[in-house]
Amino acid sequence: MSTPELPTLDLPQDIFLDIFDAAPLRDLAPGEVVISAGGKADQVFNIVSGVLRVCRTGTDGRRQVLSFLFPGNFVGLTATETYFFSVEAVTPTRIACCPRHVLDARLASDPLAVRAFLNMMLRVVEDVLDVVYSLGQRTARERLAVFLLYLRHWRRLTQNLANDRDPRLADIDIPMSREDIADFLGLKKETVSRSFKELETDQVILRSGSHHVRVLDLSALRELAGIRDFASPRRIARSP
Amino acid sequence: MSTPELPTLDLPQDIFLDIFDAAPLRDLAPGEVVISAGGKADQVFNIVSGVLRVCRTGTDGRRQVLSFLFPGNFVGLTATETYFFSVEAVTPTRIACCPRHVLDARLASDPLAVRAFLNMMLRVVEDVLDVVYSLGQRTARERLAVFLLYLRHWRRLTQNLANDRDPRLADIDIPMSREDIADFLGLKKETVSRSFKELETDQVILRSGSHHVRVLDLSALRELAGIRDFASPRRIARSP
DNA sequence: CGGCAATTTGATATCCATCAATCGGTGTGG
DNA sequence: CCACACCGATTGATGGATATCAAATTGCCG
Repeated sequence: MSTPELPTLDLPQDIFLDIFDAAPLRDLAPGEVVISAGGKADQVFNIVSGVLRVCRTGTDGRRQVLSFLFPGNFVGLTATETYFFSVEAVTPTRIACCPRHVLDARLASDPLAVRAFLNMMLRVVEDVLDVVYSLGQRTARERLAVFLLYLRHWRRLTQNLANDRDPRLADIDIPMSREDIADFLGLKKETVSRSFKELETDQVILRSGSHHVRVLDLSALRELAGIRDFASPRRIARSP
Repeated sequence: MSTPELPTLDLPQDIFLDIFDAAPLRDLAPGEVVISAGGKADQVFNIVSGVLRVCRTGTDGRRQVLSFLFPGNFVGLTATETYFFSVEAVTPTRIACCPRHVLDARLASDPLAVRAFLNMMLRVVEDVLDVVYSLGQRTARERLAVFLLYLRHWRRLTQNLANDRDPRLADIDIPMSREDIADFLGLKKETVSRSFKELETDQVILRSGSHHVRVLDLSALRELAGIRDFASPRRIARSP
């Protein structure tokens, strides 16, 4: 289930995900809602293929994309009985669905599974704290640079490319719209467009269609982002 | 230990915190470092009194305060063997110190403790996602409004004031500097100052010294923040 | 090929950052 | 006890990055 054999990237496999082994699948069209804010939290999911977005929307219409979710990701974390966020499909997506009590039972009976679950949660916290740093401190171009490395990281994971220098990693697919990216990065879509253009002008990337870029200068991208590698625990480059 | 009897605010007590019952105490002076980014994660802490800040700092000097920590809060969450953030005292602070393996042992032997720990983690995730929404979508004044409600919330918890209308809650102490607030809200200290002034001009608050405000119009503050209550799971007001 | 939505581009406005004093409290030494 | 110095906070003047408003363009899908 989920991602097969990640050589040195993700050491303790998320064993609790085996609850999805025999789970029914569901196919989602782009824009389709999986979880609705305020809804009852009685199911959890695992992404088989495709991309989801997690959103929080204020009544004045402002929307923050809290996270994008990729194949292998667990969906449905919540402490309470109701969700406080929405989850929607970005691309056509296939998910495995599992009643929440099955997860609860699994966690209640298997200490190792709990351990793995806890570990996953800690990784989630660290990822979100990265986002906090981006939104609080980085400029528009820096945020976009981080975002591109983030997509590259997920492409590497989902396609199981062991080598960071694999030439296929120069090409990055961008499944989501400019607006989705903007709402994730705390910007407006026009600003995202302009930032893309700036990166292209600076010969850091090459655009070919609005959903694909080629990275021309990876080290420049990393320099801009201030990040070495998304897989490493210390993500801020050039540490004191 | 930690916070005594919170009537209806915090239902499942964090029972795993009993590992701190007999733990040695340590007193910190303002600015003193508890955890240093990159250091070995071999201890965990619980705050007895005082306030801490959790920071991530880039080498170019940009600093993001990821969170402030208050009495009863657990300190030291990390999936990896080294910390990727720093923790420093804001005010004189007393903490209980516990070797990490004690926590590990407790979690390994007590499913209920694990449950409580997991629950705490989920609350942390929700809190951080609130911060993400603030940084990504809210204006300076809105962020400050949210921040003041956040301080009010913690004052209510730590002083164990059951009633949200308790008159004592009109007075809010602000233990941290303008720069700390700025780095938490993704602003500059001058902007924080100006935002305070604007709230005062609009008769929402009354300043008396730079570390104390009186809330004159709580509903206006909530309106600005778009938040009803920090204790509730659904925090965005006037939901769809 | 045509039409519509997404994206890009352009012109302008706004909010926040930056730079620069000034103010105000606190502690110290004369 | 008061003068001074220091540091954080406030206030002021200006600049810059991003938002907003408004086309023009691209590209996707029928």
